[in-house]
Amino acid sequence: MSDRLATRPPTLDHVAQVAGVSRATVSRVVNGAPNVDPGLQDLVRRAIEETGYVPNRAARSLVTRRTGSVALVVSEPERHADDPATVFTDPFFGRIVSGVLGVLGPRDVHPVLMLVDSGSVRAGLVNRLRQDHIDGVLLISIYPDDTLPTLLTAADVPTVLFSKPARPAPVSYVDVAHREGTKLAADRLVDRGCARIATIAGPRDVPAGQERLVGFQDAMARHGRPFVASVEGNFTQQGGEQAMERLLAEQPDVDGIFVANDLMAAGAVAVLREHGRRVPDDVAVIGFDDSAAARDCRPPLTTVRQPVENMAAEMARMLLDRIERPDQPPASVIF
Amino acid sequence: MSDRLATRPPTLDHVAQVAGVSRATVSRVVNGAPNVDPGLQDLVRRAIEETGYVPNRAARSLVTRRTGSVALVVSEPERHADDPATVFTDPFFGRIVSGVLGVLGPRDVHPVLMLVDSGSVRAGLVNRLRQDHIDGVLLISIYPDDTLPTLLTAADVPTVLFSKPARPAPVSYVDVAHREGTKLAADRLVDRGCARIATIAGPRDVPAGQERLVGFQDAMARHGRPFVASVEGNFTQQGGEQAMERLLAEQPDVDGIFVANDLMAAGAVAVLREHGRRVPDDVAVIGFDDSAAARDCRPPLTTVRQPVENMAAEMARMLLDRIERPDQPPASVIF
DNA sequence: TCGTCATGAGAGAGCGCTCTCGCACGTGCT
DNA sequence: AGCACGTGCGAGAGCGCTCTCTCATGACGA
Repeated sequence: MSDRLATRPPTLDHVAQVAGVSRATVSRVVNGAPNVDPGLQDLVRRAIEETGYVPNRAARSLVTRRTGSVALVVSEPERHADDPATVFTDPFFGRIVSGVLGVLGPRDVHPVLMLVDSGSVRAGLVNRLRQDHIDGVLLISIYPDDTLPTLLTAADVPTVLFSKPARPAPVSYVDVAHREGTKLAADRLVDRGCARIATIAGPRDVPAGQERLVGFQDAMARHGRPFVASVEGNFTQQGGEQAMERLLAEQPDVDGIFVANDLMAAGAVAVLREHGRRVPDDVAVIGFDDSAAARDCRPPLTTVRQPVENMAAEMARMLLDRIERPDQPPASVIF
Repeated sequence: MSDRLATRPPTLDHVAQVAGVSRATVSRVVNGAPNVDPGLQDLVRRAIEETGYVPNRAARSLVTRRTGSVALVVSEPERHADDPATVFTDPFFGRIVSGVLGVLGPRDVHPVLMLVDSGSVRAGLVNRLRQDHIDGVLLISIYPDDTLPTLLTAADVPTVLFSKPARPAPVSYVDVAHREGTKLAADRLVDRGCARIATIAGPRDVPAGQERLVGFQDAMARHGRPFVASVEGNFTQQGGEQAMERLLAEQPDVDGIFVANDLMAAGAVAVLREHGRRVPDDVAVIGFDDSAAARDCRPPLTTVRQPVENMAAEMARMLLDRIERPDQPPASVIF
């Protein structure tokens, strides 16, 4: 093996010459086409091994118009340039990555990481994806009113969302069974003997917020408590603090709270403490997400666990499937 | 704009025809080559706008042998198939991603995410990178005895490591100034008035472990305490627990401990509590990393902060630079 | 025996781009 | 006037692959 500088890697041609067949035949073997003489197959395979041949992806996707790779797009609301993206710090993100890679890695497809955090990037994304011949998109959108799902489906890019899109769109997604989770929370609060239960909900225009609110209310109703005080937060810690202040003003004797996500729950707990309430002794607080925020608290917050890794894995599987068969109608899997 | 199914995106040819010039000229304009008549440049640019042309990356990299994209490789020790990758859950990872994307995103290069968690993947990686025409690698290796740095440099793949490689290799890396950090920790413990100070070190074969131990010892020596008891851990929480047990057996009256990373510190704190020691009242514990583990504790662990985002950003910049000028000798930046 | 058809393999045309080469033109020198 | 030279552009050859089209071969029924 002379390894002079810039030795070109072996090509289909080399393999063909070594095997004494045509390029087409080698290609057939590589791609597992039927109707190839087993003897020749063997010959070719040996030649491939001998030359150390690896197909050139650029050349392949030039003609097939597919790269065999997908994008993991994280869509954030507009940010100022100075503060860094906060999404990635959330273990949530890591768990998604973990789940996705668990499925993709063994299949030898590696996701391209993209952060969409400004309007211009958002607008250019579709073009970029076409240009890069990205086969599909795993979209993690924490942008309530995101246009990306619509854009992507309009551009006919196979897409799977993490969590249901705010505006209904003909797109696949995975999500948790919010109602199941909220039911668990309601049961827990009631079991604990809480008498005056309230909830800090998420934004009503975000499906997750809406569904967790309604789900919780329903579950409480089934416990014979049709009316549950609720205040609306914006899924941020600060929002949780403000919501908690309002809630305390409205209902000072509250002793059990379901908060629609952990970040708000952390804020709520802080405010409760400021007001001299002990958590969980005086007021029981249950969050939702099982994110880092829950563990930051002392003592750790009770929270509804989401099987994020499994969801992410399923998301990846769904995308692969959609790429395989683009004509299938969008599907959704609920955990 | 007729948008019949599978309308081909515009090519260089189209643009050339619209502009009434040759493909070569359009290519020159796109790539900003000198020696192009300003008038023609204008014409071409207008044609590009009109057609909505976007260069096809596959075609381009087929001839240039570069993709303009880099890989973010996470190298883990061998794992069993059943337990998922734990790296991604660590906020450390998220912070790195955040820093990297901060630099790469604006330059329109998006990293490809790869997890290397088995020998076979490790062995195949170099080939994969060549096949994919990946221009460079950002390597996050938490595998003490990793062969990847050597492999990559041997294959002449531009690489930048996060943290110094265990085996010396001619490769660029970013790292923290362990000695500065450990000095901070030593100062703090002494300032607190701790009299019997010890340290739980990392593995000696990992540079970070070794340097933090030596650095801490040096700093203590400068405080007039040349001998500091130390036990060795393996950078895991469990390892921290075991190390703490040993330390308590050796030196029951310890009242100040520097632990080489936060995970071990968390374990140490737990063991201290089991033994009835109050932290930080009876025993002061200082960790290293500023990872989630530090915040999990109650009260939060004192920890030496690492500017991970900045390090990651610098790492990305270094890689871009190395890709630009491959002949430069490897450099390292210490924070 | 001849024609028909399935089967396996090769020839060759691109995919969209870059880049070298050479041509035409204008400028400055002898 | 003649020659050298630089400058701007187009022609055309690939990059490594896939895929269609064609051809050779052998099996089979009429």
